[in-house]
Amino acid sequence: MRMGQMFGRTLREAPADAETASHGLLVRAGFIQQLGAGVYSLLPLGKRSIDKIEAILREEMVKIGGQEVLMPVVNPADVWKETRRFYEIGDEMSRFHDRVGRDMVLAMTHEEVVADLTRKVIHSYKQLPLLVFHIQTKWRDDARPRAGLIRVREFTMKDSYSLDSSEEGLDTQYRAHYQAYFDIFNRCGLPTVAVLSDVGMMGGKMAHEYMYLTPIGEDTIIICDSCGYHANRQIAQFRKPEPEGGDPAELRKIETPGTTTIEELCEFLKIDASRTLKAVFMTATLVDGEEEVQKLVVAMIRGDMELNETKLANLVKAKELRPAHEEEIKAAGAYPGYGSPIGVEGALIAVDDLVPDLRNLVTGANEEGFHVENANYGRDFEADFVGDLIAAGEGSLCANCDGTLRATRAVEVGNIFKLGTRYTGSLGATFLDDNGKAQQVIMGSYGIGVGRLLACAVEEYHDDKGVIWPISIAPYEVHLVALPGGEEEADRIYENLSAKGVEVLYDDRKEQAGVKFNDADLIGVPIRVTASKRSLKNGGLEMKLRRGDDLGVVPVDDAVDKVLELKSTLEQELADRVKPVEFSD
RNA sequence: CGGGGUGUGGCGCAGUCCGGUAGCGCACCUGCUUUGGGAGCAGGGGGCCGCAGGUUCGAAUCCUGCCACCCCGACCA
Repeated sequence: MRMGQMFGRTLREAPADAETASHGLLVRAGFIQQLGAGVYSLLPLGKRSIDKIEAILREEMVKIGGQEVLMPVVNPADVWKETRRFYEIGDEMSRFHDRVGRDMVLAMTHEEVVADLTRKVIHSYKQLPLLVFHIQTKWRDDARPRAGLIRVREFTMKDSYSLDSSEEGLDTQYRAHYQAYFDIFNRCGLPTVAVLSDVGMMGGKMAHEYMYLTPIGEDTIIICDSCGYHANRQIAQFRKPEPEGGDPAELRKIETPGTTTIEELCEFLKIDASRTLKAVFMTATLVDGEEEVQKLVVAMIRGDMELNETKLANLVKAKELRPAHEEEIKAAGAYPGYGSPIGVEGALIAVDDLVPDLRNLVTGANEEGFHVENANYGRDFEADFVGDLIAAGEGSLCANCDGTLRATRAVEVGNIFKLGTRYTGSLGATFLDDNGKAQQVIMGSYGIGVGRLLACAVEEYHDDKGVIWPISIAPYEVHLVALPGGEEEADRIYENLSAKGVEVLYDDRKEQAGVKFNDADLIGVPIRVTASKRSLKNGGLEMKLRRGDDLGVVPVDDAVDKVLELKSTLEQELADRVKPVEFSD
């Protein structure tokens, strides 16, 4: 590609709203342009890199038996109603009516369509197992898109769906994905860790998320450096401190004006937060048969700990959880800022499993300006649910060893999920087993966000001048710079390299050397070749890797071979990163 | 949805408080010079100042409403 003809341009300055490296650089280098909030166009450079990633995704999916399909983005709502997600999902799913008024949705994912295809196509155990995948646009009307391609509303996703007749089959396909995902990310040069993640309410059995560790990430993952344990914070296990015990003392009401937070309370009473009991008021949506009911949940945790909403939702079997409104709290007889289960009626009480072993805690009196001291579980309050409610955090004790846990930020670039029969059951996707008996097809679903992967790669590979692409996903392999006196030779090497199948971005513009070099650094193509009067005088063409290695001058006659050699070296480096990974759950 | 911020040429910004009909840098076009890390000189093109109302002789500037985009939050009780 001759740069003089290329659609797109580089910018000296990033748009003012680009706050992350990947966002700013992808815009500056001419890979993407924003159309609206969380909606981007890909320019030719961006499209080429995305195509490279998609090619890798296809190869790795086919390698584990995947067959590519393409499912529609616009779906009649019927299938979504059959699985009830039409009603369960909120504003994140966009809906509209077609001309005759039918409910339609923009697909956020494709479990429904896959299950529909399955019920139409699969009838016998002899047809299973199968793996289908597609690379398709998704629309999710995210409340808050941010950071360029890291979090967008319209995006391309590779999603694959395994179809099996047995749990063992699902397990096999799940593990195949577990490895394939590492292979995919490694081929793209992106370091990731797989962490166990929440399976949610939908009957899933196991899920892993593939995390790229970066401070700009929105997820928090918990890592133990001594035993290697890692998990999404939402489900991370940890060991709670040993309670001190002691004998229960008499419950007493104490005046504590202006202490609506644990911090203020501890300051006022000169005690440690671990001596307090914190009430967190949430409103849960519970499913009772066909009915949905809203109920106040009072979660009780030790004052120095943090509630993990996912654990609470799972414990009380809530479909949704949100912070309770003040009126809801008061209606149950509690008082915000001075809350506890004492005297509360009509609410579910959920108590962290550490609390029953704690003695003589300070907690709310449910009256403005008053707390109580010496509160004890069993005597002063009881619970509908007792279970782990605490979020692991920096400094928590590892559940598996003597280590201390570390919290770190990450971006989820992929996930794998054992769905089971959640969707095939709702849609009646069954097959006849070898006894002629109808069984529900067992599904798994597996996703990778293509644009997010690209953005994460830029986060990982850049410097203050621009991107430094891994060759596997670089828009071009060679950036050829022609400077005065080198034009003819540059034309020749451009033809020769192209003839060998090398992808060359040829800067044939009438620009100053500095402009060309800076653009080359910004765009980040891995191999740079320069032809100029000076290089020719020195015996040939200059070669340099974007990441820094200066390879000096290569004789003109050797240039093509040298480029091919460099290319294969760079490719091999990435290929060497692909190796078997032990399955970890 | 809550809070904050920003909308002025392709990009980055000034001008807004204190109303007088739009400016700077980069980019773009033409010419000459220059030619290895974002050149110099000269000339030039491009903006109904987010949109709609209102106030005023006169609005980028004041008032009202709306829209868009960005950031934070939507667990910290």
